[in-house]
Amino acid sequence: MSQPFRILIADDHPFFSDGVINALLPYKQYEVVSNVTNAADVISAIPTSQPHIIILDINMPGQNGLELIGRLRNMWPHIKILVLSMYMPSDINLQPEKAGIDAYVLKNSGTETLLTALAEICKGEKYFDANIQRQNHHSDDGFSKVLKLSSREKEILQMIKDGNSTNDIAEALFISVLTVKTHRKNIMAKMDVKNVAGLIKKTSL
Amino acid sequence: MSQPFRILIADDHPFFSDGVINALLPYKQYEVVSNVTNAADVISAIPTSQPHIIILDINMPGQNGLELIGRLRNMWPHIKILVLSMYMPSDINLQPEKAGIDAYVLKNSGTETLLTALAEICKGEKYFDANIQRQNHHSDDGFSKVLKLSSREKEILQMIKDGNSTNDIAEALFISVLTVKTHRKNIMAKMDVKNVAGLIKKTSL
DNA sequence: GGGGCTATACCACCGAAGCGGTATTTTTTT
DNA sequence: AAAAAAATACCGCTTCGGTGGTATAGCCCC
Repeated sequence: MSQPFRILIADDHPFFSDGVINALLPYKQYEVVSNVTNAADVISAIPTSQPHIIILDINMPGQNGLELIGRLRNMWPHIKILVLSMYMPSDINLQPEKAGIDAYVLKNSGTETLLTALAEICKGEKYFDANIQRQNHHSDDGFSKVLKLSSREKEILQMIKDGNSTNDIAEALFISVLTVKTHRKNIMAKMDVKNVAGLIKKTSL
Repeated sequence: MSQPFRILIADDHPFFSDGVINALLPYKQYEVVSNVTNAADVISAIPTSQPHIIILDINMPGQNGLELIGRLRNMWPHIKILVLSMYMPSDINLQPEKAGIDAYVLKNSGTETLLTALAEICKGEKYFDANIQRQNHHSDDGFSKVLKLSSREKEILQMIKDGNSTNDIAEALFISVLTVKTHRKNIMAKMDVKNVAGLIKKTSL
């Protein structure tokens, strides 16, 4: 290849992205062209840095990594997205096609895993962490499910996670308690959980 | 100083600890003597590596970083503990004396912060992230509070966080539902929260 | 051997959460 | 314009969660 692959790193932990940059340094086929620390900057950095690949920390502050992925997918469908995640909650599984990402690597993986993932997506393939695949059986999935929530539902989900009761939410949003209950019910159904704790577990990718 | 400070890094994210090691490399007064990836290894690595300072990721798998701190404090009270944490939940505050740690640095801080913290604790001082101090007013604290939970309570807390209902827990532990309710009540009281969501928020340091 | 802590168990009350429906209006997509 | 999706509202019912008590048996520590 003549041109190196341009990579944008989005992670709010300097030490972590430093580690990644360092790990990629010896590999001339990759060039880290940008290094941002929050979701908003990802969007604004793309036009100038023109990355081929985005290495995205899904657990960034302001946190809705899932929404960000959706937006990236809409605006720049050709850019490859490699998701880095801290967690592998036992009941979270990925349906890559639906999530619209090209690779998913756990943060506690090492350099080799990251390089393998990068190599795969550069070939146009996809790469998902072995730990995820191992659990991909019970066709259950928290990741793509969140994508299925309407924006109103996501809003309410966030408020639930913040510890607000149905009443609090109704008051804050100027809607009926009954409406909130309905949303709550629908969210639970879509996420396939039976209580708040499960909801938090499943949506804290 | 003639002898460098010996540092043990405990973090399950290779890229992260790589970043830290790299950041410390130019500073001859620090020597990273060990690099482990889980809580159990911390204990076993201490006798051989004889660290002066432990840089500890509080969010490690098997997760009870708080318990680990307690154990370290008991067994090696002279070793300095610098805690690295991913999160700064809005209602978490530290009472350093109670928690028994020497420094608390957020993972999204940079090299300078880490160096400052290290310098302080080498002088025998303590260092707590500015973001924490800013919130240290409303003398409220999730950190040291978890330390006050009995082991049974911690066990039940974990089950609650995992999405188990009071009934589930009672069945699993072969105790009365009423007992579980009591524990639940006591946990809520000790942690000073009013629902499961708050509990999770507060105990996910 | 007394004082404190923990785990256990029980009770009553109330409000919130969760389950299963129906239904209307608005918005978006086709 | 028709179809689909989302947001809104309502109902009844059951279970669970959260509050505020009491109490006892066992343990460890000074």
